Amino acid sequence: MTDANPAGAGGTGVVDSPPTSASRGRRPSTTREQIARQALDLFDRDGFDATTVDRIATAAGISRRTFFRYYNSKRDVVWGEFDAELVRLRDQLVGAPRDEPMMDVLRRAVVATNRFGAGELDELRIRMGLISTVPALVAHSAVRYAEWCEVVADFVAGRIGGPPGGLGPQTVARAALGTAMAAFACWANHDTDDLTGEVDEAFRLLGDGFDEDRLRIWASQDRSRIPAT
Amino acid sequence: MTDANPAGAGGTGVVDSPPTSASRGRRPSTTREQIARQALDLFDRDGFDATTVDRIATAAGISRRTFFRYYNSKRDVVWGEFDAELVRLRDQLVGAPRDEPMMDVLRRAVVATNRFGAGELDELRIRMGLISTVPALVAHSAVRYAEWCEVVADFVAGRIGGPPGGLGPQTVARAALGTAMAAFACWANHDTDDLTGEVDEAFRLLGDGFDEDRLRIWASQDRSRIPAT
DNA sequence: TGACTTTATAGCACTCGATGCCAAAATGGA
DNA sequence: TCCATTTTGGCATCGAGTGCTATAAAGTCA
Repeated sequence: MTDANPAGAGGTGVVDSPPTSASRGRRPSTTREQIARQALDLFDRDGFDATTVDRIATAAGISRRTFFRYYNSKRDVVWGEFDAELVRLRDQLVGAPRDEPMMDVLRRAVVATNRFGAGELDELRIRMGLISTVPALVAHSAVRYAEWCEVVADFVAGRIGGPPGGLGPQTVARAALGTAMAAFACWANHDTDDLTGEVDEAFRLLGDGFDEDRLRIWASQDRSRIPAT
Repeated sequence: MTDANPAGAGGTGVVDSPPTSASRGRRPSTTREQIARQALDLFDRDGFDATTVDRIATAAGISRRTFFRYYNSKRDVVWGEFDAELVRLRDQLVGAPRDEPMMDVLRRAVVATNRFGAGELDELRIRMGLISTVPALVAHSAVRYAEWCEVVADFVAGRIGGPPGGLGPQTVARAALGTAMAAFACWANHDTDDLTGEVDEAFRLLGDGFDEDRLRIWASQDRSRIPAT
């Protein structure tokens, strides 16, 4: 086996930490948010692959090299502040009452960490749309979501015993991830306008072991399309 | 949105079809299998990232350019003849009796498509180990497995009605994928030696909606480690 | 045997993402 | 003003991947 994260093509792994004006030296000339805005605009207009890092940097008024100090890769731009969401998920899971059924806790936690204000939804839809359709981003999502899985696996292991790497925790975690991804993808691609409801129902289906009757009922309710604004 | 697969950096999408001596012109100087053998050897020895395509090509006695006629990317080498397995999965699903419960069909189909001979297991373990640990391959797996998901979603849609892109089919498909991946990863990383059993149990857990008691029982049976040969 | 067709190959140039290295710019403090 | 600190930009370099083209090897047909 080996590998798993070698120096590879010369990488040290630890890159310069993203600029965060410590009121001492030169002040950062921009922010992650500003770069992301420009980048998402270009992605939305020209497509992810057709947008080069050079173009993003130019649009953001920085150099190509500086771009890579704010984001480790072009793909990371689309993910925004995903890491913060992980912390919230973990908090939700560890804060749940011990006597609440495991899958209920999981469902509530995922739903809770995915409540967004009306103002954020448009941008989120662009992000999730990209993540679930552009091959390069679909690929990268597996890496980003790995941490999400770890959080869930830790929680499950805490409930049922045994190591987080065991079959039980891993299966629950990855199946839960798939469930969440499905809900997001369906929402982003306009199956419905209710993200929270979509996630909630998806997890209820999962918790029921994908009961065929329940699935049939849900499928027959053709509530697709976004209500006309 | 846009994009989803533009010409991108000049790509036409359809590349030269991999050489398949049609008893007419010059004969291919090697085979996919030969290249894969060399490559997996190097991956196993030096790590995936540290192994350049140049090195693989040299080891296989071909040019760098020729390598890319046999495999579309360095990552694809690890996946071998995965496409063929998709066909088998689809066959298993469509061939199942209509009155057999959906999740049972799914479980049996996945188990059936993942029976391997003793001779194949060692190489498979290397492949799956790489796929589930090397970041670049973890990433790529999401793309390769997307087709797997489609097959399952089609099957589910056929059972419960509605479009394959709906929440129901998508959720089942992605959760099933996560389940299968968990079983494979656990097996590849030596939790057990019984791949079939691992997959079977993972899908039973899924079909039960991850019943907590059942999970606990499974977790408490510490049958890990490969029995001494 | 010699054209002709077909198929596979090697080599080159090029794009793009990503990283290391270093000098220059900007800012606050002594 | 000099210095430490931090950000920035430019340059070089690597590696994956692709288009293009000339060439090599094989079969076919006259």
